[in-house]
Amino acid sequence: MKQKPTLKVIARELDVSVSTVSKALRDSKEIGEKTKERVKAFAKLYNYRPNNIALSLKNKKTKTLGVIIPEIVHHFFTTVISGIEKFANEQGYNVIVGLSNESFDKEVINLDMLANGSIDGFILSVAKETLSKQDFHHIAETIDQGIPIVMFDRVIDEIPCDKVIVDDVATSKKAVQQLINSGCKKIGIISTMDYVSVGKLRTRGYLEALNHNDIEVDFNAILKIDDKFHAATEHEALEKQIEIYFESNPEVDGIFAVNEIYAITAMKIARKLGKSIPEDIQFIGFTDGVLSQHAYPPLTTVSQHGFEMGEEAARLLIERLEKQDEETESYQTVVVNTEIVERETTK
Amino acid sequence: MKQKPTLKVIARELDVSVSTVSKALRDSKEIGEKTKERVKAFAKLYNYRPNNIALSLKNKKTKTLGVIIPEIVHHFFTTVISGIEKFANEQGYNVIVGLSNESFDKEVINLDMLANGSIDGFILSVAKETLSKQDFHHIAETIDQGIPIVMFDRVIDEIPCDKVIVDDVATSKKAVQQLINSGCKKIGIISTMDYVSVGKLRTRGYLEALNHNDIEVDFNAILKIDDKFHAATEHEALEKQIEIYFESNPEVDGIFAVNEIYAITAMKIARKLGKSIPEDIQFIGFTDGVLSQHAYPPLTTVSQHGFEMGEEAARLLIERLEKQDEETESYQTVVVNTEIVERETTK
DNA sequence: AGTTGCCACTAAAACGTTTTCGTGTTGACA
DNA sequence: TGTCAACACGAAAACGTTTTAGTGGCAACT
Repeated sequence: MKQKPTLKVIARELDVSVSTVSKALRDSKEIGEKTKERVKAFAKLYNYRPNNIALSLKNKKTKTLGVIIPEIVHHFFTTVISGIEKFANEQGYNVIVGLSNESFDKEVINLDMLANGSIDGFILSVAKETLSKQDFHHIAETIDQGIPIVMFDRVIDEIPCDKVIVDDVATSKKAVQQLINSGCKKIGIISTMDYVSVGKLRTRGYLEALNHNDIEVDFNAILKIDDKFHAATEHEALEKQIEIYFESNPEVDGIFAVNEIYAITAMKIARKLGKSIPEDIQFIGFTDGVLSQHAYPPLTTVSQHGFEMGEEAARLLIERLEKQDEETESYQTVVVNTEIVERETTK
Repeated sequence: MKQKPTLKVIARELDVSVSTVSKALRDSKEIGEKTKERVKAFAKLYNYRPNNIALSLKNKKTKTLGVIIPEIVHHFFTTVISGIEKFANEQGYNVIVGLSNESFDKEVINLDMLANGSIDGFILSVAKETLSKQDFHHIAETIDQGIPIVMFDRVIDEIPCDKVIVDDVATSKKAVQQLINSGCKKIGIISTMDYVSVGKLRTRGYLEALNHNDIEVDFNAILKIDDKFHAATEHEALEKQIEIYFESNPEVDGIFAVNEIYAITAMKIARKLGKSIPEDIQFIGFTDGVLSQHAYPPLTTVSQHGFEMGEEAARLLIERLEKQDEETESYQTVVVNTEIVERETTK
């Protein structure tokens, strides 16, 4: 087992001082040519790499980003992570991920564990429980300690920081409009509870589209799923809620769902109820992912461009980190554009 | 902006020495009761937390695990990460993820970036390109430097280290047997190229099942997809290959696919060709994920229990880390059991 | 009174870097 | 010959901890 050499052992071996070695490796002009050669040759031979931890301690920056998301088994979030990773790596940063599992406590713990010097800044999508409790002290405190945070997707208006979002209301409006244009007479929405910011905004877009077309709003056609912070484990409950919904709304011929799972589950129930897609009922989902692509029939969705969102978030964070001392420019919120990818659940 | 206090500022403020503060906080019996009280109160008031980086430097361990996977937008891998995260967090470890994107170079870079003190050990699933090049020097060198590695799923036999796998051949054999039991007369397999260890092993299981039932092997019914290291971007190519396959194998009435995507894509093509599932043709996939659950019809698959694999991998790694000095017990490879979850693509 | 032992605390080293400030040797120049 | 700059290098501090090895004072014991 070859131990990693340190400056100290190189210095001892070459009979020079530690500082000489350090300077030689950084090609300082203080050091003579032959010594530089000697040191570099030795370093290469023994595959010397500076110890990152020591550097972090010295520089007071770790060159790593903390990403905290509600869950990782979720196509949208992984796409975002990919974008973050790519950008971060290009800039020489690492990414450390924390999972909140939609839980307030785990979010607090994660923030806390990493805020002790392990990372330079956070990229965060807020847990549902946090959203519903409206308790944001941990986030505010982190920022107050000088650790920058960038929020994406699920965002908190009251907290001043950089944000990366999608224009949820405009996009939803556009999606519903498309349903209308395709001939739907009675359009329903399957959304989340209002404390989830995006659910609320997408519902607003839905309402705006109806109003804009002078269609009367039927509040029975608005289904707000209460999934107790964790969709994965409660799938039967979800199906049940949707089934009841369809039974009490037999005349809907268009569904706008705020995420893939809701859309696909609704399609399944609709099929079970004997409706054919898209002839009897059309569907548009939000958040384009593998599920939509491979659904039967392939689902028309609005793509949020998660990869791009990740890149943007990483860019915002790293830019802020690198010019920390310069003028503290005010916070930005970048809106990444969306796109409806038409597949076979719309006419 | 409140800066995090250090031992030094607490010491100065309270007019004691740094060591006293450190000991007081760790409740050392060397320190008098009233001093302890004073220090603790002050620390709590200013929300003191020891700086992780300094600790890492001192202890020569970072309490973080490096996880390197081929891609993150993939249900199986994210499930594994969840398992790793859970176990690691319970033991006070953090997880830093690196993406190889199935590329050899990125795998090397990732290993390199993190091996410089940033992490205590690796959990790794090998990139396809690495597998096909058969160049494992980076992995061997990392281990040689004293950094333990645990491999999972895609594993390299030649490298001695802890491993977490699934009994690919036995499981595949079982899956194919099930197809046989359900009345399939001509069973095909859609696999990967042989350099992907799991593809090879699963194909072997398929062959064993046929032999065991005295069914003659038709090598034309074995399709090996060559997806040039990146399935996501080449979906049409995949469809094309499968379509050609079906046309030259019209009589197959059962398909065993080594992953979800292959299975679902094959189902789509089969449907397009007018076959009905499972009446005309049955399907079993490998790697149970959201896609299988929500496919139409819901796909029968073998579940690899990714979460459990992640937990096991983390356990192996952390155990090795914590008893580093004790007897260097030999490497383990744990085989997590699999399970066929029957849905609607089999009779 | 002198020794011993304990108590409560401090000094300093160590982890691996980078960087500031010296410092001794050389050569050139007046 | 004496002065100065340039050169090539070293010592030490600093980042924030923990830990080992003291240290001074006091009480108890002989």
